[in-house]
Amino acid sequence: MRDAVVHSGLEVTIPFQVVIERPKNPEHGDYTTNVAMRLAKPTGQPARMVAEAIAARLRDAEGIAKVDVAGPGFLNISLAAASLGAVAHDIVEAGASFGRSNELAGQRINLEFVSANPTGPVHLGHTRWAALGDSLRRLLQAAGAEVAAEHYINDYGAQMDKFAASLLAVAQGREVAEDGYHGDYVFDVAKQVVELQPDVLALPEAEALGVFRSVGEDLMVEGLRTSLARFGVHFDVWFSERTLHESGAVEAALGRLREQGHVFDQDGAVWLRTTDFGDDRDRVLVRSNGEKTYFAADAAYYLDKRGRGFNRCVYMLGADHHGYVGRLRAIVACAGDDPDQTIDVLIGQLVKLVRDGEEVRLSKRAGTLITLDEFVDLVGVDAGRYSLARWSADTPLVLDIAEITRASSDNPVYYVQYAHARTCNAKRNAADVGIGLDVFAPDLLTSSYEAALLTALGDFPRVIATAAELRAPHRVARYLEDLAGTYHRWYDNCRIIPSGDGEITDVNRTRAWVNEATRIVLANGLQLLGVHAPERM
RNA sequence: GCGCCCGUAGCUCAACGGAUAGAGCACUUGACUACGGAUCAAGAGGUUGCAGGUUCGAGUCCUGCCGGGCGCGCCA
Repeated sequence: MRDAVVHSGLEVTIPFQVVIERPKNPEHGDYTTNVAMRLAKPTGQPARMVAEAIAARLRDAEGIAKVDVAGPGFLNISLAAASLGAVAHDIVEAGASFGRSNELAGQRINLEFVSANPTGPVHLGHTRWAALGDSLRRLLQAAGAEVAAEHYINDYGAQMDKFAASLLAVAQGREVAEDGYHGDYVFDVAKQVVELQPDVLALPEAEALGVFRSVGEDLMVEGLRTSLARFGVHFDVWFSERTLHESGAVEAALGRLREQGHVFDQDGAVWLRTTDFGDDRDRVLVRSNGEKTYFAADAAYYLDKRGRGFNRCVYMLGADHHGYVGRLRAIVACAGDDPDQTIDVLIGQLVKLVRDGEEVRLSKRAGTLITLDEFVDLVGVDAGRYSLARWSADTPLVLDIAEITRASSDNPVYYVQYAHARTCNAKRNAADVGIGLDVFAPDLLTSSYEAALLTALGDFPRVIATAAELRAPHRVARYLEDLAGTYHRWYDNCRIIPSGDGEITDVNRTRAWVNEATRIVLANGLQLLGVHAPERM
């Protein structure tokens, strides 16, 4: 393209932004570019004239079948069938690695998500992040980044004390305090603690509380891990807040921030002047009673991540924590980093669950909640992950229980999975009549249905790279739905196996490659979403 | 009051500043002598909340309104 511009006879300086993209409308060719319109002003010529000049050069390029100038000056480029079809061969050769790139090579990304408190089960709000976060982990890796998925455990401070007190109360057959934890799981955990440490109830209250806190936490974290693993979500690191306090990391972080000159004392407390960096008020690091805040631990946690060599930290937070963004950015700035360079804070809008037209309130404290386990019981892992991952995180989501529990063809996940099963079936049938991957003649792929399918298949690496860059896993799901539709239409119009007793030709053999390439892309795409790609349904 | 997010078809939602704003569901009508119809084809459905601005071009960017969600602790 650059070459075409240089040799087009136009006098223009070269540094400019050229956008080449796939047009939405297939009549606009395989690729389209706005370069002529961008150059109209610098060259002082009408966009269409610029376009014509560039088009004249492009038409001579190898593999290009047609170049049209359209509308206000779009250049629409169509590839020759053979060069379009070559992608099928490339995909089959690349197999499971097709779609991977080194777009994000060199980035060491810490991806923190879910981070459910060890005082209750994983609920639906976390579940959205579990599905999106795990997919994002896979996407970032596919785009060439080095990624650690991390789950932070808030196991220090008042909430954990309340949880231990609730366990103790239940174990002693007393009423749980008003502000304690009341879900059924509290009884289960208390019972398990007593089974593991039968003499716990004979201990003095303070010691008993300590046992309930530590054994209870272990059981809760194990529960979180189990629930998430069942959902196909795995973390590389489970990071304990308590260890930051015990190791002196929090103290060290306070010292570092004080050195940087952003710490001050007031009213007996220690503060961080986060307002210097856009926060709407300063924040307390150490309370006047000497206790360090959650915020102080988070500063230490950030420094710990940086110390472990991550050059990018991604936080996935619920909308109810968005007030935390300013603080987080201030921590980063106070530590001497540029927040725009080292952190990404993704805010996910909350999931609202509707049953019989009425909202189901999620309340962890009250114990009336839809948990991840219940969600999986209702809809299964595949439909659950897919239905949470196919929507952009910043859209408030309303899920109708009846709709997701109706695990039928209504759900797009089945549409995509069926397309995959169909490729497998077509492959088996083709093999049965002796059509294998022996002949590849891409110049025979002349149908508009094949062109559409091949174009879509060739888009896959770019879809992954874009989704990773924008931290938007839902783009993969939407792409797969489009691809499945394109495949179904191709399948209906371009037979792999000749009908009746028609002769098998190289067209049929080459279509087997196209079918196989589609199977690979669907499988690779579903893998990125953590959704199973069934061979039969 | 201040801050962040959202407002797109009847419903749930897409759309790196690009061409005629797209899918699914629901609705209407076709294709079952079928490489598994869990599919395909066609139809209907829109002032992208409102008003300005920037741009060759705005659902997208800027400003101001209106409506909804969430947040504004020495809690986590």
